[in-house]
Order: sequence, then C-alpha cells, then structure tokens
Amino acid sequence: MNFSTKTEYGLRALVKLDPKVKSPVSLAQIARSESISLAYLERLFVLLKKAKIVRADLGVGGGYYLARPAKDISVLEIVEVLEGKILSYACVKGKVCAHSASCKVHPVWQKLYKEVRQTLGKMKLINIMK
Amino acid sequence: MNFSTKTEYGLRALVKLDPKVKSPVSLAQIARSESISLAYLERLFVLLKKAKIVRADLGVGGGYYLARPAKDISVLEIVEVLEGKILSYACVKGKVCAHSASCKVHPVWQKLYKEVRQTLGKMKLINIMK
DNA sequence: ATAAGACCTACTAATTTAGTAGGTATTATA
DNA sequence: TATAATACCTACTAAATTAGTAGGTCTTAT
Repeated sequence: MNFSTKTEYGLRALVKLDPKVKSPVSLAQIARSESISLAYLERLFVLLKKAKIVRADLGVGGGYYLARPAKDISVLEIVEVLEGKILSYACVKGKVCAHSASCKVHPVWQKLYKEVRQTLGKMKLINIMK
Repeated sequence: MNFSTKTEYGLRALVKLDPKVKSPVSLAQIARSESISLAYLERLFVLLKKAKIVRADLGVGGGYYLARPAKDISVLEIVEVLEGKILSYACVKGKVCAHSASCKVHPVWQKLYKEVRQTLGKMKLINIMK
C-alpha cells in the first residue's frame, strides 16, 4: 500500500500554485523547482483540470491556477484524481465477495476505507500551501 | 493506493485457520475453498512463518496453525509482512525530502501513516475469525 | 510404500508505473 | 509580425511490480 509518484508529484506541484485565484504559475517553473519531468507533470495536470481542481491560461504569461479557493479543495479529491480510486476492492465497495457468501475480511477494508477517506477529506489544500 | 492480492489472499487464508493453536489446516484445503493458487499461497505462508505469525507441521495431517493466540495478532502485522512497509515515502519516515528544505506535503503523509497504522493495529485476527 | 503435506528455486506473463519524444495551438510582447 | 513561452495532445518505451506457473525435495502419518 503506497501512493504512486503521481500523487506525490501532483501534491508537491499544487502547493506551488498561487493561493490567489487567477494568478497563473507555469509548469516549467514547477518542474524546475521540484525536479519533476515537465512532460510528466503536464499529464498529471490534464487530470487535475478535468477534475476541475485547476484551470489554465494559454500562451506567454499563462499557466495553471486553482479553480476554486484552496480551502475548498481536499487532499482526498487530489489523491482520487491522480491515484484512481483508493482501496478499490470488491469487498470495499460493499459487494459480497465472489469467493464466499460472507467475506469475513470485508469489515477490515470497509473500516479502513472510511477512515482514510475521512482523514484525507478533512485535509484542505489551504492547510499545506503555507 | 491499493493493497495487492497478497494481502487479500493472505488475510482470507488466515481466517480459515483454526483459532485453536496447534490444530493444523493444510494450504491445499484453503486454496480449494478460496480459489487461490496453491503455489502462490505457499509463498505467502513462507513470509507469514518467517514473521512468526504461523507455524507449520510437515507430513500427512500437517498444515499451518497460528503461532500465537489470534487476539495477539494484528491485521497491521499481517499487512506489513505481506505488503511490505506501507506508505514508505522519504516524507513519511521523517526524513526531510531531498527536493526541498522543508516539504509541505510531509505532514499529510505523516498523519495518514499514523492513522492507518493505528486503525490496522487495533484490528486483531480474532475479531475477524468468527 | 504411499500420499499428503510443507518447503524450495527458477522462470514467465501480465499489469502498472514512470518517463520520453515529438509534435500543435494559443497568446503576450518585443 | 516574428518569437518564445505556454498549455495541450498522442504515441511510444523502459522499468518495476505483481501474479502466477513449473517442477521439484524433504518429512511424516497411515
């Protein structure tokens, strides 16, 4: 159980954005300061944009900025966008497992899933930006 | 962030053991009832044995049994044995990240790591065996 | 003697993750 | 109006991990 670098890179990059809305920061700048491949970062930001976490301005002086106030963006959202659904087991999703009528392990994943989501949901981007 | 099937299989197999100590259950039996490849299960149990979670009897009538009472075996132990260290980032381990003097994302992983370990640590095998 | 079991090693297949390469479209500004 | 900086797009490749297979040896109850 580990997060991939997608999440790590993504979070590290997002905190480099301007907390002020509409104040674009270029990915080239972030890639440099965080030593992350620009091409890779670009792809992560496509996902973040689709998820309406960030917006972008094209052209010179352009870049990415937050689509919403940082206090309204949770780490959970970011993680789920970049990482995919966390703990995505049949068990976790509430389905009865295929292999046995009533899977005893089910409650373990259920509880963990709930707690992790709660914890990450409470963490807002604003809290780690400054 | 997902657990591999190692953990899923391992847990599902462990709850099939006899809660009584020294009452061996064969892996062939578990493999059958849980539709898990026997050869794969065997390798998982080598790890569990090394970690002193289970013991084994050889020969006919042999099999695996818990090395300790099920109330003294936490899901955390099992997960860490089968999955490797969870959330094993430089950040998480308390080291300062290489890429910046003080990583702002650090506290996110720290807190999550602590909570996940706490949650899984409190869950004991006995609670899911019956 | 036999069969059921753990135990061991090496290989392979599949999937995911990470990264690269080579572009196009848009836009501020010199 | 040319240029350079930016997002945006697609396809490919490399590396690592995960999952599974194959083919055995050693031990022991019956």
